Amino acid sequence: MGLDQRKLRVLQSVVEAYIANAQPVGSRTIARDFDLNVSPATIRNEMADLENMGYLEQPHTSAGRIPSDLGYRMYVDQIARIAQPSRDEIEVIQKVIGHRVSEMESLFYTASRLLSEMTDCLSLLAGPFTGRSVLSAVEIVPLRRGRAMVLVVTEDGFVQNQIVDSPGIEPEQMEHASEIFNQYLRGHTVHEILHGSLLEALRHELNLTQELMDTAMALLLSQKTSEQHPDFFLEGAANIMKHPEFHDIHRTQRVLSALSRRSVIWDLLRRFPKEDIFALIGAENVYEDIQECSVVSAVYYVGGKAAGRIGVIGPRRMNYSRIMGIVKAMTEVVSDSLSDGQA
Amino acid sequence: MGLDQRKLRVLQSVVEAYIANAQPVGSRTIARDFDLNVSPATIRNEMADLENMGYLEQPHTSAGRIPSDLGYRMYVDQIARIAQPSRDEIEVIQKVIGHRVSEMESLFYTASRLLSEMTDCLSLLAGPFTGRSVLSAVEIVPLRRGRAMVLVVTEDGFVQNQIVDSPGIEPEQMEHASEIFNQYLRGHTVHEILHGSLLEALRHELNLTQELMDTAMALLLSQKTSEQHPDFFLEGAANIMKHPEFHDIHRTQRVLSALSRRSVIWDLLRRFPKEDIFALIGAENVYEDIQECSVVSAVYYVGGKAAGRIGVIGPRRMNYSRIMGIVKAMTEVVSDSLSDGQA
DNA sequence: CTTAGCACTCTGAGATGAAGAGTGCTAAGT
DNA sequence: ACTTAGCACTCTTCATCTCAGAGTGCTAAG
Repeated sequence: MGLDQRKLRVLQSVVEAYIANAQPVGSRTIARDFDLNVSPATIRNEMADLENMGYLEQPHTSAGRIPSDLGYRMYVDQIARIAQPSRDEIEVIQKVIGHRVSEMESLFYTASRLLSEMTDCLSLLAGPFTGRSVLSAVEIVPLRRGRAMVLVVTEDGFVQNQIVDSPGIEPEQMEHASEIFNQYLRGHTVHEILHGSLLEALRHELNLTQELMDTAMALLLSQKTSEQHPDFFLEGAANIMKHPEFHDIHRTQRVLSALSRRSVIWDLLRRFPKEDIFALIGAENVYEDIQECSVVSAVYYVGGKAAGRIGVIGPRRMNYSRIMGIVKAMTEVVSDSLSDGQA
Repeated sequence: MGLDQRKLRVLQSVVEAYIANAQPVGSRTIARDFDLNVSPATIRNEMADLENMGYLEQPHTSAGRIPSDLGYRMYVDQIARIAQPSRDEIEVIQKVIGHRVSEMESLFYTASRLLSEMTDCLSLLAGPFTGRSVLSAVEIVPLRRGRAMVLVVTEDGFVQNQIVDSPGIEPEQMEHASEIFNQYLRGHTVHEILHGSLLEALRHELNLTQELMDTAMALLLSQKTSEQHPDFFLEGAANIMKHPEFHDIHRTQRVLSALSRRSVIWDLLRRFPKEDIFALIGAENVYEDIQECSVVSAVYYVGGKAAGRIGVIGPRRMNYSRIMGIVKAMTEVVSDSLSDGQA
């Protein structure tokens, strides 16, 4: 059985009142504040129905109703629209993010902090997957004590570095190796390099300077792991505490504790839906420790290709409409910043 | 007036009992649990004296005493010793940190997380000041759309990168510029480069390819700013909440909120004493929002030179003896890891 | 100088009770 | 057949009160 128009209106009212006030909402409130033009009694009946159908819940007998996960889901899917952020908000985002292309790290960090600040949620920004990026340069730089640093730069401007032990290799050999690496790999995507035959060809060539094989392997391994486990930024622990649902220190601790483990984040990212933007509500999320939270996340692009996700983690009772709008806007500005000269 | 032996013993008892139980400690407790061989009444007199002298405080009339900032200070300076961590703890640190030299970021992150985990405090790890590091390589790598990336690598294995706009400059010119940069700068410390005449000489040479001046400036600026504002890692928001003093969400929020601002951290780092290891207790710290906290921090070394600090931020009521020992051990292992091939 | 004894103070945990919010049900109205 | 007023009922929340317990400071005796 579907929901008729009025039930949808009632559900909407409950969700929005609850989002606004963080308190169970009763029939009187709805009759007063939302013009459904029916009496509290009628709304009570509707609410009883909605509860039976699983869209609402009652904390205890004599309290109002709060939305269930299903209720929020219905609200997000069928009722609310993604709100366009205000002019001011857009302007702030552009002002803060737009001028920062010079340092990647800094751009991501800033975006992450700003997003948290605007939404009062934790913000989670997954760094770019370098898999489909085109290699721009490979450098092997001699360091002290028989070590070398392997640097990989992609055309998008991302750098990976790794230190390797390379006892007994002369700087000249490294320079030579750098040339070979560049010759073979420049212009190809990381993905091609890892899964194509380039590796074989390179292996062949490098037999000339056998000792450098380790270095090559280290480089490739480095790329591989970073492809699977992107860097990320998680910001805003202080902001999330503004919400009453996080006034309980143990809950907050549980959530933050879970999210402080990299493996959890990676797993989370891996399980995310592939849509351009989505909201995961409460227990839809598989991770037990953060099932009191919702996650909103959208894709950002580098040079036209999907590169990573920007999102927030906050209370289930979040303003989905507004927050999805902000997250979307944020990905757009970041994408612009990373894809082309802005201003 | 100094403190006689017995007063010191009483103060020590109060501090240690309070550290252990997080509750104001009364005269009975001390008489029972610490063998001073005097009656509670005597201890009461001593405690009254200590309170008058400012070493103890009373939350309210009929509660026990808690140490004041001054009391902790006296305890740390005159009474407690820095405890050597247990074999197990040392082993854990070495196992977790020791094997990680291949990626700097990862090393620091891991050290920071481990430290927080072991101490149940926030851990603050300030990245290395590159000022006294010797430059190992400068690379200018062409990217897409008239941009280039300037990479600076130091002999210690630290990388700085910055993207610069460089419209109309050909890759060959960049390669040429790379050579010039390397020729002039390699082998010198960042400090020398910024404050010596190398810059002038370089400026001269670069007049040949005038357009690259911007790139040079961008590079130097980048170094300069990163010299003043090192990267840092702040981990363990969830861990700090284990302490009862952080069960008050608003206090916790205030602390985390202050520490989430980079400028605060930078200012904090700038104001730190220069000692090899120190404890800043409560209001000794100038930052109002974290005056309920203490900071313990020690220097780590890269290639024998002081490079940065590793420390923790936790409740004033922390086990200074143990935590200072752990922090010290951590800096030693990290220093080893960064200075030489370990194992 | 130390200590036993004692009156005093303050907190914290229950217990109690009244107010308020909200519901479900019934019966009457449209 | 749907809507609504009325009402009894439930449950939480808050303030008030009391009482036990912990700890102190003071006094006087050892």
